[in-house]
Amino acid sequence: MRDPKATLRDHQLPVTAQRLAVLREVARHPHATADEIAQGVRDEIGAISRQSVYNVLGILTDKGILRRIQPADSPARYEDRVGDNHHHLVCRSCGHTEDVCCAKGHAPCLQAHSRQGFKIDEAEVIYWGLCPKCQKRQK
Amino acid sequence: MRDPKATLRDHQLPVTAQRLAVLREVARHPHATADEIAQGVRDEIGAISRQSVYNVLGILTDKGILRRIQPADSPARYEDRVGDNHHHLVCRSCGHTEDVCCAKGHAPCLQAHSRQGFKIDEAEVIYWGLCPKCQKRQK
DNA sequence: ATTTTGTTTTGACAATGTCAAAACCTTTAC
DNA sequence: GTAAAGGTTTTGACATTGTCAAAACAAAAT
Repeated sequence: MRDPKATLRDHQLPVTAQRLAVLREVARHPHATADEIAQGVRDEIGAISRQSVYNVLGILTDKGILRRIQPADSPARYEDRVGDNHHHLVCRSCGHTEDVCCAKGHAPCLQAHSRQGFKIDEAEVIYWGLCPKCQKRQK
Repeated sequence: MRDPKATLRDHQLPVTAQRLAVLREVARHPHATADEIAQGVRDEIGAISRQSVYNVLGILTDKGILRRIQPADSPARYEDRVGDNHHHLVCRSCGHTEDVCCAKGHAPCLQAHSRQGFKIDEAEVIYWGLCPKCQKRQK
């Protein structure tokens, strides 16, 4: 990710220690949850309120600086890889999440721009399975 | 859906008024939430506890009699169309949910049976957009 | 420096779901 | 049919994730 300070200024957002720390934390740990981000930020700058984490993540998501993903049975997760439409691979056992590119470069799932009268703006794909670690642990 | 009583017996589940009513309610209202199902069941048989609705939906989902879907920003929804791997179309504004068949009969998104070391068992696809009603209301 | 505006914090609250124990109902075996 | 055994339902407390509103505070603009 670019310089966090510049990113905020580009979007007319006042620069605060909390926002910078959240941005850095998400860059360091893509797919982290709000709670994990809060912990990381506290390790870095000492303290942040729970509400501020939600405030910051909310506004950054609204501005398109972050992307929020909400897999089933998991709190929301955040990443700073925005703009492309990559998808996700989620471990059913531990929740570990990885990015996956749309197969073949173009998204076959996105072909449906309009169906059943809906005006579709996004095709969200989540691949569910077991991550390598959890496969080993199960044996 | 088949005869609910037979469905339960087939799965070695004791037949109770609550289970029958929940099954009928899900059949009548696919994609209903636990709360909506509770309301429907109460209209039908008078009363059911919140916990029982969760119990019944949980066990029926475990047995594969129902399928649970959990779109972002929505409580879990349930449907009795199981076994095929159809996907869903969800309205961002009102949450209205419809089934969509995998385009072209075969699921292009499902090709990834293994990626990045994950053992994948499901590709979940949600198309996000605006339903016809909400499109009209926005104009 | 001061004002204005927007941010952060605090504490209460809402929604969805889970846990555990007691009461109850189905099923099974006589 | 009846009774024992086992599973189900209910009740009430609780956990998690997230939101709301107001007061305290900090960043930006003048």
